[in-house]
Amino acid sequence: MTGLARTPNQIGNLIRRTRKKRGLSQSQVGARAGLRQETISLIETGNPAAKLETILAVLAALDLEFRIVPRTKGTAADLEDIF
Amino acid sequence: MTGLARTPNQIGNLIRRTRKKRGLSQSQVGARAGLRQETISLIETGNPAAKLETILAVLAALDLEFRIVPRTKGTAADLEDIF
DNA sequence: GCGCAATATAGCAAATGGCGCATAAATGGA
DNA sequence: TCCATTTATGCGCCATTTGCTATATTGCGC
Repeated sequence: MTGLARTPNQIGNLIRRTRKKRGLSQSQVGARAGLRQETISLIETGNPAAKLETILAVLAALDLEFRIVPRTKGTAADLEDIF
Repeated sequence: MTGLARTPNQIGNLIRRTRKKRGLSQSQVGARAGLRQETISLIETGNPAAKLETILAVLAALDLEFRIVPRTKGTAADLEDIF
C-alpha cells in the first residue's frame, strides 16, 4: 500500500485504507499513536489543519512513513523509479 | 532529491536543501506557497506543530510531494540528511 | 430488526499556528 | 571589511487544533 499524498484527503484515505487492512479500529490506532479516536476520525476525513506531528504519529502507528519525492504524474513507472 | 520524512526535522532539512538546489530564497518560496518568509523559516527548522496544509503548500511550491510508503529500515542513503 | 462495536459530533479549556509588522542576527559577495 | 540580502526572532491577534467527557449516529454480524 503506497500512494501519492498531495492533499489532506489523499492522506486520510490512505491512512483509513491501511488501518482497515491492518484490522485496526480508530481507537486502537489512537492508542498506539497517543491520540484519541476522534482525532483519528478527523484525520481520515481529511482535516487540512491537522498538525504535522499528529500525522506522523498516525503513520508510525500504522508502520507507514512519508517519503518526499519530486512531483510526478503518479504513474506506476514513477513508483518503480523510486523503489 | 528524495528522502525519508519520518520527523519534522527530516522534512525541514529536505525542504531547505531542495529550496537551495532550486536557487530560491525563503521569501520566494513563501510567495509561491502563499506563506510568509517567517513561516518557511519555522518549517525548515523543524516545527513539529506546523499544519499539514502548510507543509503541503511548501512542497508544491518546490515541485515536491509526499508519498506514503511502508516503513523501511532506514538505510544510510535514507538518512543522508542527518549529516 | 436487534444489539454492540465503531465512527462521527458537540461543548469547553488549553495550547499553538500563521498573519501582520518590526527588527535582530547571520550570510555572502565584492 | 562593508553592505545588501537572507534568515531568525518577537509581540499582539484571531482562528483552529487536540484533549476531555459525553453523546449521537452509523455499520456490521446475527
